[in-house]
Amino acid sequence: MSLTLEQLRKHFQQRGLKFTSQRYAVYQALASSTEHPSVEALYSIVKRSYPTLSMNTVYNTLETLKEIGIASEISLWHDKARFDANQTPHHHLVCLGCKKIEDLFDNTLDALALSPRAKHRYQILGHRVEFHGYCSDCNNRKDKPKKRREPKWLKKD
Amino acid sequence: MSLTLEQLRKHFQQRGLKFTSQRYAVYQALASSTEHPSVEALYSIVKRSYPTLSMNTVYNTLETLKEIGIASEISLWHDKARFDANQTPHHHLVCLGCKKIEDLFDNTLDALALSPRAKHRYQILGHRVEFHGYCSDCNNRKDKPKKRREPKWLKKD
DNA sequence: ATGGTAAATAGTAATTATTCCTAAATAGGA
DNA sequence: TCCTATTTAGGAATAATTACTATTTACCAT
Repeated sequence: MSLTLEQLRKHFQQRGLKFTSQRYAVYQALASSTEHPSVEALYSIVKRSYPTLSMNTVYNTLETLKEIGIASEISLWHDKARFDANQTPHHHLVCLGCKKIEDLFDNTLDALALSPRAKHRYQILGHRVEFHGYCSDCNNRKDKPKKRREPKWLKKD
Repeated sequence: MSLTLEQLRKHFQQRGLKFTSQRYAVYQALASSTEHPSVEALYSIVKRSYPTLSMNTVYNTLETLKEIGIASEISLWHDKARFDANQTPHHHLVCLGCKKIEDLFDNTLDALALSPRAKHRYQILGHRVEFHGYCSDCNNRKDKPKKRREPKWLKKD
C-alpha cells in the first residue's frame, strides 16, 4: 500500500531530490496514519525519533511529497474561510489558478447519498462536491509547472 | 433570493438577537456577492459605509449568520491543513463533532463528472466529495445546541 | 418617550498556522 | 574522500483568527 524505502528513495533521486532520514520519517508517519494528520500531528510523531526536527522540515517535506505526487493535501481551502449566503443546495467549481469559486447547480450532485453501510454509522447532515481545475482564463496564461533543475544523470523511467 | 430587511430583522429578533446596522450591512455585502468572499473582503466592503467597523464584528456576525442558518462557510477545513498519503481515488466522511475524517471508497463518487456545459469552460483535474455529519459516538454524546436565553417575549411562528 | 440592561461593537492584545530567512549540516555525485 | 547544492534547524516575520475589555446601543419595561 504505502511505498517501501526503496521506492521512496527512487522517487526522490529520480528528481534530483535528496533522500533524507527526516523525509523518510515524515512519509512513514503520514503513510501509516489513517487520521489525515495535520502538520503538527506529524511533527509530534516524528519528533519522538528526531528530537531536533523542525516544523519547517515537516512543512517542506509535505510540500515536496505533494509535488512528487505521493501525498495530497485534502483541505483545499485551508488558508482562509470563505462564505456564502446562498442556502439553496449547490456545489462548487474551484479554479486552482485564480482561486475563483463558481457555484454549480446540479440535481444529480444534490442527490448523492452515502452507501447504506456507511450510512448506518453516521447521521449525515449534508455533503459537498467540489471540482478542481483551471478556468479558461487561467488555462491559457497558466504558469508552466515549477521547474527544478533536472540533474544531468536523471534516469527517465 | 436574499432576505429582505424585514425578514432579516425577524430572523434576529425571533432568537433574541439584536438587529444592528453592522449585521445588516455584513449580510447585505455577503448576499450581494457571488464571489464567496472572505472575512477580509467583507470587511473592506462594509468598512466603506461603516468606517469604525472592526474585523471582530465581521467575524462575530458571520458566526451568527451561520448559527441562524442564513449563511454558510464553504471552507470546512480552513483551520489547518490535513494530509493523506493514500493516492487511490477516494472521498471523505467528516464528523462535525470530533472532527475525525474517514475515508470513503465509492466508485459512483469517483465517476462524477461536470455537466458538459460547465466542462467546456474548465480543465478539470479532479473532484472531491465530502459528507458531513455526526459519527455514532458523537451522535450519542452530542451537545445540545448552544442555548441562548430565549427572551420571554419570543413569538413562535 | 425614557431608562435600564444585556448584548454588540471597536479597538487592541494574544494566539495559532504558516512562511521567510540564514547559518550549519549533509546527501550524494565527482 | 572531497565538494557543493540542497536540506535542515531554529528563530523571526506574517497572516488569520480568537480573546479581552471598556464603551455603545437595541430593545424591553415603564
